[in-house]
Amino acid sequence: MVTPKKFGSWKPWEEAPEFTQESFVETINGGQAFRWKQVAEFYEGRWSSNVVRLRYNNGMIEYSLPFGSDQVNTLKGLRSYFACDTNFSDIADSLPWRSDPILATAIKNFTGLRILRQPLAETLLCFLCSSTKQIPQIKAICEALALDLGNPLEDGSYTLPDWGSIANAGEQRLRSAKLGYRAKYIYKTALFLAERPGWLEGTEAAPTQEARARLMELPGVGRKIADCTLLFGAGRLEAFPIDTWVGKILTRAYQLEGLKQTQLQNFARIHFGTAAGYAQQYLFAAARAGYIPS
DNA sequence: GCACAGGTAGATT
DNA sequence: AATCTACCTGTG
Repeated sequence: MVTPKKFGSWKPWEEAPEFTQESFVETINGGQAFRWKQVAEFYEGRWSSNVVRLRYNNGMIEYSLPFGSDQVNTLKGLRSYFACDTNFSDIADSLPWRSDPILATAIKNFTGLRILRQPLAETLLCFLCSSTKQIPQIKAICEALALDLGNPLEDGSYTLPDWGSIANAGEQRLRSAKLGYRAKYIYKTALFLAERPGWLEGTEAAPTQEARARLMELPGVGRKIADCTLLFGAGRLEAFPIDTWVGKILTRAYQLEGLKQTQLQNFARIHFGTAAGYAQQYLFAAARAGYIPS
């Protein structure tokens, strides 16, 4: 029995942003998104109703789509997902790397790193799954949610569930997806959203501070998850999530021992500026790879 | 067996 | 207002 071939031939993604091998892998597989998996030499990813295989080949990105998918629409989705209308090279140059050797090291090692522009509703769901979990576990939870409650895709895999499906499923059903205590937060958030049609869309359209305050009304969403949702799911590059990694980088590498979360937030805003969240992603990547101390 | 992990909310100083 | 602690579960 041979597995049926479900994906078409590889084609160059002509409009792809410039990546290095490292920045390409880090962008899709470095903790911004949780639905990419490496298969042989390529990466297979899902968002909304898109399924895409991407591979890095001598400075070019090539793609392969499942049979039956709409190529024009998927390419449009890729442009949005990778925020191709944003010039990250210019933004990186605007960061204070000239006076900040730690940031300079991080940028140098991940040149071309991008902040993804994922669907807000999915980003919120994934980061509600993320608390005190490592990236492989978060991926496993998201996959379990998709298998149990998502909708089928062209290749036989599944989308993440929408919030309505989660509200209908109930908390116990979520618990079976290895969610643990996060199940209650996710279920209560689903109920909150079910009672408020358009609430997420309104949040996405609001100025960042207001959007953050609204997200933090949701059960289980504190400052960190709100900022991840804004940064990776709404293109708000000023959002600066402080997780355990970034907290350690700031306190140790930047010698800010003793500062509270809000003080670290102020430091980040003042030192890194309007694209602080982009700086955060460079620091996060470089710390995990061991290029800078944490 | 036990500490620890991309946090948050509620209780207790 | 600052500092514990419980909350689930997989991994080392």
